[in-house]
Amino acid sequence: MIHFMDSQSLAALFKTLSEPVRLRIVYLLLERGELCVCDLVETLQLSQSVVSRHLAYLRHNGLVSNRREGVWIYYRVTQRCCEPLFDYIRQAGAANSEMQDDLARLDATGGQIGCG
Amino acid sequence: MIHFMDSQSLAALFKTLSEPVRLRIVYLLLERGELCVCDLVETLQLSQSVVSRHLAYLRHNGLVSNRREGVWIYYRVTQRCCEPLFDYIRQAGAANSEMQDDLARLDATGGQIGCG
DNA sequence: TGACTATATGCGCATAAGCGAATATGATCC
DNA sequence: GGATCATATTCGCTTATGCGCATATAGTCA
Repeated sequence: MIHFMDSQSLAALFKTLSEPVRLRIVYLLLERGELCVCDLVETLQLSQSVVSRHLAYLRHNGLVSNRREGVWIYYRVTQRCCEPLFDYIRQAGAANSEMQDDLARLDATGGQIGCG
Repeated sequence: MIHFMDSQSLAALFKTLSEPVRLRIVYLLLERGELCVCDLVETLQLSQSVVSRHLAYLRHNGLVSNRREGVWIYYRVTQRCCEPLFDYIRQAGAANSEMQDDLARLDATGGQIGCG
């Protein structure tokens, strides 16, 4: 558990999770571990610009980190960041048809090298 | 655990918790059970209009409910709403000096009938 | 180096959110 | 009923947020 010195910081964490696209991204990363941007663009069926900006938001707020591998940049959820919240999102996601659809779409098309 | 049919609903829950004043209100209600609006106004040292508006926001999103008792309206956290999140807020609040200050201010002045 | 792919970011716009001040509602008490 | 107290809501304003589009950056491969 991160220690939040003021309510502002804790609120910022919730705000980071308060956007549907960011939530879907976090859920996919929680369930599948590590994904590159183009996997997310294809799975979420959103523009590259939207996905990239939300990833930047998550990154700036410490929820995800990334590593480059050649042309691709892989994102993952930052560990020891806010596990109880992540457990909650996992449970909510399991009962969430939209997030399950995302998972299915990812599994159907994901993992193939070369996204475009 | 509430079942969220889409990521929008889950995001709305986080958005409700993404505002510092609303978080402070929720924390106080979690720790002290039931408070009237004027207790909150005094404790948070904010205008009545701001507090009332945030309470309405929390109420419309199902996180709190209220009951009238004479002139006063008492708010409490809605049970069986999102307990794991509430546990998380309680833990975060215990390490949060601002929220602890709120608790102390409430305990120092609260409970007295007649707020103005 | 140049073409190509993957990703990030700047800009302008539309909408949402939060605030202060004022006003409305609703209960109590005389 | 009229005055008063507690609370809710409306209005106008300012700022924040998210998006599409275009462009920038960075790695790869020929």
